[in-house]
Amino acid sequence: MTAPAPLPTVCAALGDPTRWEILTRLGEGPMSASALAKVMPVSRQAIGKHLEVLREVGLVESEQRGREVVHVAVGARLGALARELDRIGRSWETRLLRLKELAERPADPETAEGSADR
Amino acid sequence: MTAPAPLPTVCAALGDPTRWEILTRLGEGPMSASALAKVMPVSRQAIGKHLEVLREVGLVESEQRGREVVHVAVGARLGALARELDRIGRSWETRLLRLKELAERPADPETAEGSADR
DNA sequence: GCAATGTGCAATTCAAAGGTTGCACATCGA
DNA sequence: TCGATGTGCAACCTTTGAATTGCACATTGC
Repeated sequence: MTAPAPLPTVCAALGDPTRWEILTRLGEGPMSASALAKVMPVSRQAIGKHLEVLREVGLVESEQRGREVVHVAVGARLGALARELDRIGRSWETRLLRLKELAERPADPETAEGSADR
Repeated sequence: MTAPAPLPTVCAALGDPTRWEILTRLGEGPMSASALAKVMPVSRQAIGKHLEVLREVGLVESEQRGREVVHVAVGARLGALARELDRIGRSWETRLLRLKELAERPADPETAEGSADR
């Protein structure tokens, strides 16, 4: 790993339908760029660029095998992303809940933030 | 919900840094587009467009409040996305593992792909 | 040795996305 | 009532990104 790859960047990598198709195929087993190009409606070069994007965010790992280079989808990377998103989502809900409680009992001084006058 | 909003689309919505900043702010509490524009380095109109994108994939919900419209980040939507990604990531790893096992014992006919007996 | 196959790199095309400005219109508040 | 504030819509500009074509170079296998 070179850099942790910021959240928006990883999501951007997952934001393209063609890349999802590539990932889906690689999820079933290792493949070369040429092999992917044969079963997909885009050129081998285009696929190569997508693979680079995916590799930069850690969603794909590549390995030279003789004449060709085989790529594979990294499930662990996707799992890590999922955990991050889940954590953030929970924090949003928690704060929202707190705000609602605050709004429903505006007359109770004990539940005020810091409970100090202000 | 109007449509389930396909995975790549939701990820694409999360693929922009500006939208992440919007989401982060909205995660702390409801805000109007104008309020967001005052604390961010982009115009109110630009923020409006981002909010529409986020609303279309269910990451933001909006509510008319008198003269203004307040928006809020939907944690549940992010959680749902996280679960989808996690499930997919696991399936990748599972298949990879199966392939590796297959590769490590190529001489055993009992574990061959077609072998039906458990 | 030589054709076939697999890659990498560069130049180019084209559409979409992010951002801005300008304007009209509704609403809140003093 | 009138000014300040908040929205929505539309036109426009600029950059980014997805995809293509073309070419040179390495490797495999007959």
